[in-house]
Amino acid sequence: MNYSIGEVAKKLNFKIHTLRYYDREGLIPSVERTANGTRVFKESDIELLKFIQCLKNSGMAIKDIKNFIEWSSEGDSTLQQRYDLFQKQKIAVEKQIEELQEALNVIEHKSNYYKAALDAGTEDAQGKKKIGTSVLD
Amino acid sequence: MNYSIGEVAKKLNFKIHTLRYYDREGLIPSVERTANGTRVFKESDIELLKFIQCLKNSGMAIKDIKNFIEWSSEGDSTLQQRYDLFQKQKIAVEKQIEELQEALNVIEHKSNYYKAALDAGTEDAQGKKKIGTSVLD
DNA sequence: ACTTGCCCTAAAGTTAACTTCATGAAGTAA
DNA sequence: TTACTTCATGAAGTTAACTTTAGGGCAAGT
Repeated sequence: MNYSIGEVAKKLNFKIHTLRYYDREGLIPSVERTANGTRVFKESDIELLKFIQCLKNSGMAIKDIKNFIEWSSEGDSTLQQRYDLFQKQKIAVEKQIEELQEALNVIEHKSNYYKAALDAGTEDAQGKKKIGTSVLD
Repeated sequence: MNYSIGEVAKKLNFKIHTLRYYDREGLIPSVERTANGTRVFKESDIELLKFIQCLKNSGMAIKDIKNFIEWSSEGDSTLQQRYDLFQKQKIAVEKQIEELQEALNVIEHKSNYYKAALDAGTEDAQGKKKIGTSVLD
């Protein structure tokens, strides 16, 4: 089954512009063209785009994704690079998750604090000791 | 205890420029100045900066942090805004963590795949069915 | 006096990842 | 045929969050 750029955009919730941008940047070299230049996306291109979406969610930069795509087309000689890339990204993501967990604790605390303040009608009931320190309670 | 901008930068691992930028953007209005304009950071400013660092880690935008700081100085009339901000951020962070977890699974799979390929000396031993599909294995 | 090392500002520059703009061609529906 | 939709390109514009540049002040050490 083949798809037009518009169909892919709708299906994967990308903007058409973004898909063309990714194409320009070399992220989807497998996408083919009709005689008059219209892009034709195959099922495997959809899968690739889902994977790209996942890597983007992990915070991987476009240029790293591009490198990976290039390495993939170069065969076994780039296995080490590809391994290193994903090892590095794995560690980066683990660190990110840790930081987000910490931040989440603080944010939940603040959220609860303001919920209680709202119920009380004022912040002054929340164990606030001095005027002007509320930012950090 | 008071600190100069350089001391704060070293202590919290910010660049001096970034601290001045945050000041310009209204994130640390409580920082005072000496007669000739040099910034003087108090202990409470350090704590505020740590909190800002945490919010930044959570992906909160500078302008949202600035809003929060402003609201904090306006008293009980902005309790709802502050509550909404942290509720919204809480949900955003939870979503981020979820996406990162998903991405982490995929990335770990890739990392293991390439580890095995490296050990085998070639990608072709990894159950790869057809040439050219390696990107998605 | 002079050099070093801290501090200051305003403004311009950078980077990533889009996004918009100006323009035009091909295909379809009435 | 005219109108509409979808496709295309290259190039310029946008946004956030810094970062760098260019200028200069003050205080301590030699």
